[in-house]
Amino acid sequence: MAGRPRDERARKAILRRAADIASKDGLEGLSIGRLAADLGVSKSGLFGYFGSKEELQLATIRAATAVYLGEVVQPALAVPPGLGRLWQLCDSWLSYSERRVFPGGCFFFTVTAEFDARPGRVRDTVAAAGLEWNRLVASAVGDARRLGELTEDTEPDQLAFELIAFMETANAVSLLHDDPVAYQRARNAIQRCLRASATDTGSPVLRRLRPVRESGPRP
Amino acid sequence: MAGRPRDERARKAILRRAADIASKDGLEGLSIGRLAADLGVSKSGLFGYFGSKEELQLATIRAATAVYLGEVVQPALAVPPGLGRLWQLCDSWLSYSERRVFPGGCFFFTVTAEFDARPGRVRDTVAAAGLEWNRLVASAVGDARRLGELTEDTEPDQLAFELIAFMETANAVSLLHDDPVAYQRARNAIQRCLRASATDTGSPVLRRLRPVRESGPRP
DNA sequence: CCTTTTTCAGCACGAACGTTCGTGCTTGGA
DNA sequence: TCCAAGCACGAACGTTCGTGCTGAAAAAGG
Repeated sequence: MAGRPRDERARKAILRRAADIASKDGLEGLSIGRLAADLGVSKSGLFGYFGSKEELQLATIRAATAVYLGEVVQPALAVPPGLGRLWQLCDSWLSYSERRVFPGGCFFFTVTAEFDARPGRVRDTVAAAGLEWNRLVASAVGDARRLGELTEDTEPDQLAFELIAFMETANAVSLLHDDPVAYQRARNAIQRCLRASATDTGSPVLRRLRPVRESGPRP
Repeated sequence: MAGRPRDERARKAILRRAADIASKDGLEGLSIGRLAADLGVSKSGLFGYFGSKEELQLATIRAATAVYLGEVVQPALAVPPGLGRLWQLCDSWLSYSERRVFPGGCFFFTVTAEFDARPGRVRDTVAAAGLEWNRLVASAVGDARRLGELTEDTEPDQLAFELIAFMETANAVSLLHDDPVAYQRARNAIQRCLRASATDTGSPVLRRLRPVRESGPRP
């Protein structure tokens, strides 16, 4: 037997570009022809990597997940459990969105909104990823409570819901209105939210708050 | 001149159906051919109502705005200004999303996420609608503060950001996971948020809170 | 009644879509 | 050195997209 193995680096490059496009135009707006033209390869050649559009979409989600893990989750896991890690998780997420790691903002925000009412494997995959992210935040809350940094009556799922709400809305508002102030609003809200549940409001993590009083005009 | 004027009722029916479809599949997923087949009319006949796809999209946004005003804004304006109206605004929104007035959840959530990174008239229209909604919530906060029901240091734009974040995330989570508990989480969060800024925490509006302690399993 | 005006269905167009096919070219193993 | 496995390519498939054109039915004005 012989023949050359399919270039794994090219595949990664394709998927990275695919995730960039999908973060702006969605996974349906991502077309094989335009992606191929964008990368200077033939449509059928690119198609051969995946075998179907749905498989390309699923592979793109996996690639975006890897980026997400590196940009958001790893920096947080580098911090010891507790309020510090919880804050780092939120801050990494906001930074990941703000730095436009994907040009269309958070890849998963775009794709989730696109598929949340369309049954299929893509939706299932996106939903599973969202659930895992939710669990990660909730477990970070649970850790902080177990360590005595959050009050006993703090409900992890409820607090996770609220924190995630601030992050995703910052992403959405900043994209729609080109308004970077949205991220500061989210940081304010998160700090306030954590302080309200903290046992020690003088915790160093909760000191960085610098509430912005209508500093910037709308562009 | 003669001939019958273009049927305005038919036009409304077209746009109502268009908004339903767009709330699930987006304004790009809304195709003229499928919409026409769905309504039992010809593609070109339907096309004549609008003249271009972009015009259909814009008209659909206007039609959805009218629905939104009737379902969310009017019920709130029927309540006198203050904390009561502010709460009603949030509750009407959550009800509008929860009842699936549009089958894909909030029309504007879907369309905003779809177009927030695509320049054009559609994006501009959606952004303007979002800004107006934001202003409405912020001005309701401002009213409540002026009436002495919220503390002096309450920042309307900041509080509006947080309230909207809870609502939109409830919409997103409930759609993605078929999880009605998300709406209760949002109501909890909103109540807590308002109470934290209220001057009288015994206000009747803030009494309806029944925090749900992990009542329902994930479906 | 007839005429005028407008609506709407049918058809066709070019472009783009995802997908398939056949053909060289590259390459690893015999 | 030669073979054969298999990838990349261009071309074409059938379908659907948005958009024009045309002709017939229908309503309004005389």
